Amino acid sequence: MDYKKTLNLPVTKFPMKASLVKREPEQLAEWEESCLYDKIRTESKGRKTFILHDGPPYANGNIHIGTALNKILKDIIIRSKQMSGFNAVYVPGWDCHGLPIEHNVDKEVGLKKKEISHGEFRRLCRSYAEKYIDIQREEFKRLGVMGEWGNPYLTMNYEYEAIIARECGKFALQGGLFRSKKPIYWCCSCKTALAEAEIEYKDESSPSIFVKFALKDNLGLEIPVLADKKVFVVIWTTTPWTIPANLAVALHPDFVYAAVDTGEGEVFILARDLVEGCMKSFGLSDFSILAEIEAGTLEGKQCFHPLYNRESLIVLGSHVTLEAGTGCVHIAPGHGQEDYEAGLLYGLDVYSPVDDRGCFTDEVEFFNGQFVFKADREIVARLRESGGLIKEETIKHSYPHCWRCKKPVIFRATPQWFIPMDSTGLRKKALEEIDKVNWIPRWGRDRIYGMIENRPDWCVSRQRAWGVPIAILYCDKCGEIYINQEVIDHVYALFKEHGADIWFKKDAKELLPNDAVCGKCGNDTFIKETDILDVWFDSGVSHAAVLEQRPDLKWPADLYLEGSDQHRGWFHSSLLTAVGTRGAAPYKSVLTHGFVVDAKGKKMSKSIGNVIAPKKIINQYGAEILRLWVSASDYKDDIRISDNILKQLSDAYKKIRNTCKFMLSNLYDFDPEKDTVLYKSMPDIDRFALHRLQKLIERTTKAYDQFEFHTIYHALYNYCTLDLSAFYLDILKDRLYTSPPKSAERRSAQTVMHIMIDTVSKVMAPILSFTAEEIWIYMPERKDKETSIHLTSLPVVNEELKDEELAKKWELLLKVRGEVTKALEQARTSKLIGHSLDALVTISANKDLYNDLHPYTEDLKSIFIVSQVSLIKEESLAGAYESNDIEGLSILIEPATGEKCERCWVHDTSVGTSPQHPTICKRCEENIKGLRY
RNA sequence: GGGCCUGUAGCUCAGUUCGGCUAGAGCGCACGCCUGAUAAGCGUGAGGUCGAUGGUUCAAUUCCAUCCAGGCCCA
Repeated sequence: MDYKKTLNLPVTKFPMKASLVKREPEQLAEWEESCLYDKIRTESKGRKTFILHDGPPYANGNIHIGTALNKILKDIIIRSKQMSGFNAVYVPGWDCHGLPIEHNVDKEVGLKKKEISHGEFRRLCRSYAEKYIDIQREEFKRLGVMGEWGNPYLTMNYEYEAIIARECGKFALQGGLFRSKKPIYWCCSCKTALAEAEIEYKDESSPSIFVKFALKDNLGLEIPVLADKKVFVVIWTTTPWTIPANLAVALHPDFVYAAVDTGEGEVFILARDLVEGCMKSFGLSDFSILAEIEAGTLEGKQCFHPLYNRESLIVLGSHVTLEAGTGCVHIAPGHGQEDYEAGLLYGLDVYSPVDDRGCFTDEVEFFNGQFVFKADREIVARLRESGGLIKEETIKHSYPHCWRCKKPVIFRATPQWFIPMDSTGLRKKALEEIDKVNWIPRWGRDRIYGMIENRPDWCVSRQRAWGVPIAILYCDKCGEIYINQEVIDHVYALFKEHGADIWFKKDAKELLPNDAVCGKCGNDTFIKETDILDVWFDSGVSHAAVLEQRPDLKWPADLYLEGSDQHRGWFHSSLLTAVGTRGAAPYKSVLTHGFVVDAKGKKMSKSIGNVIAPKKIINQYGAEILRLWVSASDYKDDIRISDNILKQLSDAYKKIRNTCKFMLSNLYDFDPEKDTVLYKSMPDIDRFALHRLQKLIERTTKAYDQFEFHTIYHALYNYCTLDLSAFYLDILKDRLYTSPPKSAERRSAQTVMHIMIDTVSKVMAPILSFTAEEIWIYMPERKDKETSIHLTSLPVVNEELKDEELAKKWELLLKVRGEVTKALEQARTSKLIGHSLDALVTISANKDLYNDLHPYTEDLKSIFIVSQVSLIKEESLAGAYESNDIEGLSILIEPATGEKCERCWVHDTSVGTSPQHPTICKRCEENIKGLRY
């Protein structure tokens, strides 16, 4: 007869093949249809909130792998907090203003730009942003990220724009906003400011001149040998036109300088290491070094300007190099970034006597009205005439050009708006706040602290079209800002109703109360600022525009989570705007992750061609594998991704899936409400399995708490492979298949598996959200089973299922089992056995070990999955395997006695003894009694 | 060039808090078993001078210095 029909073999429709690429979109549609997100919200009303505040991605282009990493990490956290008893509302956002969009719209519009109004251009930018928000929204949803996709926050929403203006107004109101000159890239042909991103570098021929600045101060006191000598500091520049704006000469604080007698009655000061080369190129061969001078000695000394009757100060600056020139750098604070910074340190004027066409203003003697590049030649001539020029040549070098008209650009100082770091105490307070925040990983604190500590005043103005205007009016006579609460409220109301566009449509008068009078000079006409705000200000006030505005959110947020570049970006601007207006950081914790790099640890870039798009992974493996990748990686460091890594994760996924499938397939006839077996009635191994499960819960609970997801991945995966697949479930097969279906021992195993699958699926739910749900659907029905796993809670440790003493015993058994498998493998290699059930195992143990094993004598064969085990005390066994790891243990493997039972495959001497069932063993004969077959 | 960070088997991660037994796990790989989880399951085995060099020490993967490689942010 066919005894196979008397077995309880696994049955399930849960597919082995995940078909994630096909199934995930279907699952998403089902969640959408059943309004799962709303259900979660409703069910968790009144719970304590956990708010992860989303850092808004830029609404341009498709998402890349780093964005996917970021959003999936957030989703894992949101889901795990939600399942830990919190109400974790997630409102995603987008950063909508800014140059890249403006730039792209510019390109799309092309030559028509001149025909388009400012308002129309802004409208195009808005719709461009909308388009990419829709694209990215779908991409994020496809990753399985759950949130308020129907109601995200956008920095271009009218209300958001109104709040940006209001927050900026708050800074102004408390004296935290001022206007000052700063050099920026300027195109003289387009008469416009340019951003770094709008600059193209091209080779250009420029004059290269060496100029000597006569020292005004006598160095004779410090360096006697120079007393009564004609001493000059020698500089080198490739922009002669900036000489009229020269205010200083910079030396490097760490360089040694030399005073060189030229042999022609003069002394030149230049960097010691460059003396040889320079003097040679000046054609001065008869020189001698008179003295070596520390840069510090010269700091603060005055020189004469080579053209005008004024001084030029010697300053120190670490931007000075020995790569070219003389080691002494000409400083024009109005015409260079580093010059500007050096100037700030020494309190120099940001002198920039050049108009918007690039022509010298009237205050520039000799060259007024001349276009700067054309003036180069005349300036050189003038220098030669005055004796300041040492040498002139022409060099080719890379020079910045305008992306639009391709002409060379200049650095030119224009009025900009700044948020001061020190005059209002912003820096000090921000530094204090940094130490109240929990930075994960810890070094994030040092990173942002250093940045805040050293940063200059925040320049918040941009001369662009697509953004929120600095909604400030200032006196057209004295420049004083006209600001009060009434103005702020008025602008806020206007923006909220019409968007920021209204600012450009109304003139200054309409934006102010009728009786507005300058508080400083009494004048009643005002200028409307049309510069827009730095977009970092936009996103930086999201705490005000989102956390404070939405009733289901809160201020401060529990967590901000972004890549480590955001210490300079969003964490930074959020901190400054919050501290500046509310006196506190807008976040309690800040978590940062690294960047996605390729298999070799190199960054991804289009030019190297090592970019992996999330879309490709989703279409090949499914979003679930991407989510597993995020969880498996230690995000604190850079995260590698490669086909090999994805393949490995895909294999791991299959293993987890199959393990769950196996448990489900053995629960087909299990009704948890009727068939559950009490813990105390369970066999030891079942109770040990439950103990191990509690350990898994302990570990994963702690890991979720500490955002250590890769620990969860490893714990879960190792649990599935080691605890379950290779141990418990493997041993369980015999019991599950051969025992009577309703027998206590089989029900006990099913009870355990039911708890296991329930636990494991919940533990994986925040990470493998699709698969956990799929498992949930296939789990046995019961009265209060939730409709979705995402409505349930993470498992908590049940202390009653823990038994350390029992565990200790079983850990020893496990160790012995490991030795037995080694012995079995040897026997297999020598063709003594094939399957382990072919074996009879004799265990010889020393006294202690024997006493430990003895209580389990009857269980050993099932634990080892062999047919027979005999346990003996301290006898030497000829040809036995001697354990290396366990003292006093030797194991002898022999072929099992008796025939192989056709039904349970165990070898037993009882096979053949029954007349009715001659091919099966006694145990099986008992087990099929009463069964219908 | 500066600030912050990383470098343990082919891969993903443990371990080193205050330095100390043959540095662990899983996967992958190789070989074998099974065919009642089957495009599955089980077992065994081989893989690492813990980025390199120097120093401190009785002893360093662990501490210090330098260097190399890589990342983020500045310049």
